[in-house]
Amino acid sequence: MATKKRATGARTVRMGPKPVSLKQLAERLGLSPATVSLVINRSPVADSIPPETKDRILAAARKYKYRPNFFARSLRAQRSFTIGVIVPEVSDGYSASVMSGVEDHLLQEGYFYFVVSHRHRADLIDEYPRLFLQRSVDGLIAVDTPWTLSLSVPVVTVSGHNHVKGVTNIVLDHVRAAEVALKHLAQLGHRKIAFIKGQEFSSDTEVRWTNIQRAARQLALPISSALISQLEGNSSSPELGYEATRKLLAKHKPFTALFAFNDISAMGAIRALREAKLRVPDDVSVVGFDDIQSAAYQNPALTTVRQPLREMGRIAAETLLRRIRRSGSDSHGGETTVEPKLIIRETTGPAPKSVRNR
Amino acid sequence: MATKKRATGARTVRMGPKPVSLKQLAERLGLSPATVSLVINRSPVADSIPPETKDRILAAARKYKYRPNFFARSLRAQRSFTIGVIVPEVSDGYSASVMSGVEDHLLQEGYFYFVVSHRHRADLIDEYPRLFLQRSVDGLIAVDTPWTLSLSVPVVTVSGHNHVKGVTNIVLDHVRAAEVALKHLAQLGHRKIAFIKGQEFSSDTEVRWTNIQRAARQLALPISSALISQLEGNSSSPELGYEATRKLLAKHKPFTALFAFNDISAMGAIRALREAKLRVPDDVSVVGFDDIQSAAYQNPALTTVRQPLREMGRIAAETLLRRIRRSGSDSHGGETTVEPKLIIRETTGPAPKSVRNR
DNA sequence: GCTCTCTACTAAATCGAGTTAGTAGAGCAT
DNA sequence: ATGCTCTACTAACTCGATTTAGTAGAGAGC
Repeated sequence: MATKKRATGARTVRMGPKPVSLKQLAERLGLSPATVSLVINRSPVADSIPPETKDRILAAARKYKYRPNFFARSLRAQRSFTIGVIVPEVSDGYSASVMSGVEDHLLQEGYFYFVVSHRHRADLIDEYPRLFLQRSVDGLIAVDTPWTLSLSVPVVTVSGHNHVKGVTNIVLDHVRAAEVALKHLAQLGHRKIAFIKGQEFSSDTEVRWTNIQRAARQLALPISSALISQLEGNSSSPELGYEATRKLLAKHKPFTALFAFNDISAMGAIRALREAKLRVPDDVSVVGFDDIQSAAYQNPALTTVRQPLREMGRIAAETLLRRIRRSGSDSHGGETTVEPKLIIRETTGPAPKSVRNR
Repeated sequence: MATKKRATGARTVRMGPKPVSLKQLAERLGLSPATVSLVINRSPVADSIPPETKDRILAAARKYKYRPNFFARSLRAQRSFTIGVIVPEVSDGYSASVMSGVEDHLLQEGYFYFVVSHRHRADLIDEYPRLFLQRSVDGLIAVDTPWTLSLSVPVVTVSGHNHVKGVTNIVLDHVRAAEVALKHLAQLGHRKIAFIKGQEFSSDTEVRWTNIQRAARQLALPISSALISQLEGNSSSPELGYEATRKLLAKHKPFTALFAFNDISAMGAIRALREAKLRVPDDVSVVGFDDIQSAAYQNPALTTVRQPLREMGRIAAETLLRRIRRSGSDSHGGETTVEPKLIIRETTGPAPKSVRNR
């Protein structure tokens, strides 16, 4: 079956290293660079140039594959058609999903983007925006990153919660998110619910927690301080959720449900529960957050609060470009909210009658 | 507990929109731009300039926070200190891990990078390299993307297997990868092994399969064509592995082990097996590939062949920068190989005595 | 014939930095 | 006084594209 062994040097297309400049093009045409530029850019000043000359120019441009030099153009126009994206870590699912949405819109509009990940190092969170500015980005998007800087270009955050001048935040409706998750657990009869909060530095941690408390109050669910744990450490591995859950279990205070900060930590949590001989969802129900791709393929499949991450990325990109375009009168702060959705799968079930929490 | 409510407008640092140009700096100093440029760039021509003048210039540069305009500099130097990275999809774990390694090295060396994802659309695979060239990238890295173009700048692929002039491939040692996985299964007594091949377009599919066949021959393991399935479709969701496994099961030809193309598809496969009332690993052992982060947190935890993806990204970046730096005498093709590692977890076990495959 | 108005262009400046070929002036020798 | 050599700079061009203020020449009007 291995007929077409190895495609050694398949369709090798040499892409010539000879870009034609505007001046050279003009020379070949016997015209000045000015004229050629005017025609190619469809400037209104070129109205008086007869169609046959225009055609001649356009034809030559095509023939010699003329491509304006990007730096020359950007230097002149003071626009780079490039934006900067700063994320905690490219390889975590959250950032990557948002980036995917950002990319969709950006490339379609002729923009490119730089990515950097700060890995929660404060010095990098400080330095990267400066580097972006040095690279003359037209704007920037900060994903899940604490943001306090007011820059000379528009900034849009995804899940940023500070109100800073010139910064637009794209956020989840956290009120609703907490509501749907807790209501679901309450309806299943859970009263002893444990929580894993996010790391201090995660920009959603505080709002999420505030709203969980609010929702719990409204649903008359008690929150026991002994049942609160927190993710610790810089990585985004399930390990953190595992550790947090072990700490929770070590307190020997029974609970029938666990609301994790995100899906990754929920995975770690489930492992810790299993090791403690607790069945999910028979003994403990688990709710995650985000709905990353593999959530549906956990065993059991994870019940979780879906954040439309890709859409949030797309909205961030749209918002940013809109602001870049009408820059001048800009200075927009403000916030756009998107809706979460509870995805019920297999990790939640009725609260057990007798709690067998060790 | 919610004392520090919301950090409204925390440390709002205005970053002024007033970059100083070389000319302005020179003016303030009462010198010509040429002199200032010479000194700042430590040109040998500036040797004759007395230390006190140099200090004066350097001090002023610091004082006014002089930052050379990136476009002007790139225009002149014909170097952008930017490279392009093309991946199938930013949000899949494979690409993201590689990018993470790429980023490590690149930023450290003062380079930035653009990312684009082609999502397996042939037109984009064709178009993006051109766009990168228009943006004057100094080189580019193609991740898991079929590559046939020989460009005017250095290209490095990760998991590319075509031999193209001017393109360096960073690849896994697939001989060894197939060997360790199959040897492991053979030692556990498995003889009826099913396989899920990758999609046609995935650049590893062919090599991986060729080497699996080779290793099977060496270990005297039979490969039944009825036990070969293939991923189909563009997404990188576990769904594809699920479908492939269902097709396998539909043939009613018993097997005791399954070697999936990657971890994502292994997750889908496990779900399909469970639905068919087959226990993993009691009835069927499953081996994945890649060792993405969540592999260790599956239930049961996934046995898999680890690819050092992040390291491959780092090597790709290092190789690319090395080639960019000594460009001229370049034209390097060639290949760098990295070693896989079998990570034995819970999805593999001894082959069952009696096969209860439906 | 003279002015005026178009048409169809172009010269030259600009964006900001880097570089090469010089030059003004000091100091020294002859 | 003339030439020569340094020192300490600078003028002016270049990288490519864009833009503004013009201009040469044709034709119209009086």
